[in-house]
Amino acid sequence: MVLRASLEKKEEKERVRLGLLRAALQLAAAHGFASIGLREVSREAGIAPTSFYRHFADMEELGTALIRELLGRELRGLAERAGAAPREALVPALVDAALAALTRDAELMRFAVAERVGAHASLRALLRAEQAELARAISASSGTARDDQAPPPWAADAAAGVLFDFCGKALDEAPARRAALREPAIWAIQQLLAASESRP
Amino acid sequence: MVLRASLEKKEEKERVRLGLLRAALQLAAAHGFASIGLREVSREAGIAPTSFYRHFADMEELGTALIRELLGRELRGLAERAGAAPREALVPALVDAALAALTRDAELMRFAVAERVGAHASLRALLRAEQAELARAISASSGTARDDQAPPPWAADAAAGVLFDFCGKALDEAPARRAALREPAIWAIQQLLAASESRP
DNA sequence: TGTACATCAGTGAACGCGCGTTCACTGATGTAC
DNA sequence: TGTACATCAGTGAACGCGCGTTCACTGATGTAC
Repeated sequence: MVLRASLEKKEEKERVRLGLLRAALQLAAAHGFASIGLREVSREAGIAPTSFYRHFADMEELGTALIRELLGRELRGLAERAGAAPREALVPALVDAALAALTRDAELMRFAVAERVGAHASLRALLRAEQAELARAISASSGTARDDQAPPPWAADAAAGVLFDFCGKALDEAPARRAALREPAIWAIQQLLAASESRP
Repeated sequence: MVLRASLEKKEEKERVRLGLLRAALQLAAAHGFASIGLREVSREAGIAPTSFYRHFADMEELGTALIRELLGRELRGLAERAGAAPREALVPALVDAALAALTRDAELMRFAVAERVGAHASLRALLRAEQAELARAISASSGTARDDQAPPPWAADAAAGVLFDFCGKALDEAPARRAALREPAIWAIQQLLAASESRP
């Protein structure tokens, strides 16, 4: 009984905390993360501004939580779904997984794309690290048989950069028009991951 | 005499206007464009907050002026210097021109890189248009002899995206450490612009 | 089992501050006659 | 040439508002004995 109650209390706190994260994402999608404040976020989440401090010291700490918790999970899911595809369909699977993520959680993806080059240096660094991890996963799934044809180690990171760029563009198009961006993104990423036969 | 005086008056107004633009760039580099206000910019530029309205209706209008005037000139310069290089040295020339721009005017480049995916939809659209124009210039300078080997039309846009990505990363490195990013950027852009021999 | 104490998420009042915007004004410069 | 009027960049005072932060408090839950 004691344990049960303790769990419920922790769960309730977690619920409120998640509400703050989601409220921040929603507002950031509309006005940009740098311009929103803890009062605005607390209001949106339905708690008093002073309660914000029970969960985060400031907005920057909330931002790092967004990356480490919500976005990290999302990107790991991307890499997983792409890696599960047959090797020759890796890139289309990756791009389609990104498209699905854009549809499922546009606010989160907007945040990721924007803050990768946003105002807070600490968030930029964290997001670059997430990009590097995604690149590592792509690289591991796309190895070629012959080492002398393998692209250089930075190819996967460039490919991940193109993927983020694609997400940024797609977010500004109506869902129906995003299909037009799919083919160019697949082509560019494949071009970067392809064995470098043209440069012996 | 009359004409002379009139010119001086216009020049003085232009000088103050440019002061506002530079002040905004400086503050945006530090805290992000979305989070700075007209009072802050006016203070930095040395005028009363109310005088701001003599030049811009609001910060968004100032932002569009930054893109159309300062950034447009910078990107046209990039394309020009890259186009002046021998065709086989186009990409290194382009990347080196971007590196030079980062050094000469880091604040402007930071603004461009950030607002391409920033909070204001109107600024995003303008910057995408600038990117497209840069891509057009790159494409024109990198045409191949045989049409059947030419990369698809979107290749140059992907290349321009990689170039912006490179700028974003380089801005977070000390100038001495930027050289390490040069080679990967050149490789990736060349890979995208190369004739697609590997996919007949 | 009951009792006394500790923990801690959430609260409302209050603070000083910077914000965007308005207004009527100044004073230098340009224009008409 | 001088005179009367128009233009317009820059100004300081004032406004109402939302901000981040502090503080002492409440009340539910957990812990010790």
